[in-house]
Amino acid sequence: MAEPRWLDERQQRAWRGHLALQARLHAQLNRRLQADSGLSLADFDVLVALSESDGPMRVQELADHLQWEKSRLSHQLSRMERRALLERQDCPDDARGAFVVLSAAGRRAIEAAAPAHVEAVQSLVFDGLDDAQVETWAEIADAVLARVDARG
Amino acid sequence: MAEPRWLDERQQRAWRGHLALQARLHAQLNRRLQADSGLSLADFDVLVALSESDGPMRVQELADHLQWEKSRLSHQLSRMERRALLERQDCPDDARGAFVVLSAAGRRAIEAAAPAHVEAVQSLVFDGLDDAQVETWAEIADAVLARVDARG
DNA sequence: CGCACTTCGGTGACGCGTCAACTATGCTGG
DNA sequence: CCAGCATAGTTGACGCGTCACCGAAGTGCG
Repeated sequence: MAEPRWLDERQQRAWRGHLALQARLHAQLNRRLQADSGLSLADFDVLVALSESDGPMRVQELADHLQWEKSRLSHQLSRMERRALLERQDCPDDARGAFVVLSAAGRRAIEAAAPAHVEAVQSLVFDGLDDAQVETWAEIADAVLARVDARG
Repeated sequence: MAEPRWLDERQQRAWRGHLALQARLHAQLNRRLQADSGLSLADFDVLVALSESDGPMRVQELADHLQWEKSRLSHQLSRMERRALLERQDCPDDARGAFVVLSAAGRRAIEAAAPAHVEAVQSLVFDGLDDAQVETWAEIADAVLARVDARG
């Protein structure tokens, strides 16, 4: 490759915008969630997945659902177990495996946190966009994700 | 707030798409950049800012330009200084202050890394999008950023 | 001058995320 | 049976990012 394909002006606006959006929105939502309910966004994702499945989940199953690497999930589960948001249980069928279950505190935490978090997403993100933009945004995400996953 | 404003289906597609995109694209670009040139995306951002300014920059100036918190930047600079990508220098005018300068190795690193990184962004992101989508993406980012910054 | 206040930048602790390596268990073919 | 390999999950090290806090130096007002 002699000369790289530099980004044109429009692409730069989109790309820098995406980077800034990603960084600041994540930080802001995390800060709010933390302040409102003592949960991080990572905690939230795990708790949502567990509460949707209702009942014990295998670690691998959870990792597949969240599309997380297993070591990432393992670290996260350890931190959450330490705070009693969930429990790990032995798996009778496969002695290598482990089940993860929501604790009562974990269920309370996610139910308490969800409404304010959803409201934060609405007010920070969607209240500023019209339907067509939201639709296009979803298409953009699908298109880029297809390329990222194809070259993953 | 009695009943939270849950996300409708379109919003969920966009939001989950954004979250997935953000996570996987960041991971993938970081992995490639690391493999190709031994730099992280954070290193890259700092090096780009420094090489654009050409000449020493005050830490606060760099933080403002990158829109990073000063402690984040300070940690990053320490890691990069350890690897000799840059140097910190005393500031004669203000004894509290510090200048940051690119080292020769830092300049070589950014010049070597940039073409492949730009090509990765093009091929993973923009090759899958048409002009209208890119334009809308930039508008979305601006609109959401305005709200995030207003409530930051 | 002297005392409060701010600003500059750094530090330590801790959570998040990846990588490489490891343990323990299950599985499969000879 | 058992040797070899695959799978489930964990661990430790390290970089990234935030928070709370600190010390040093500038600033402004009595």
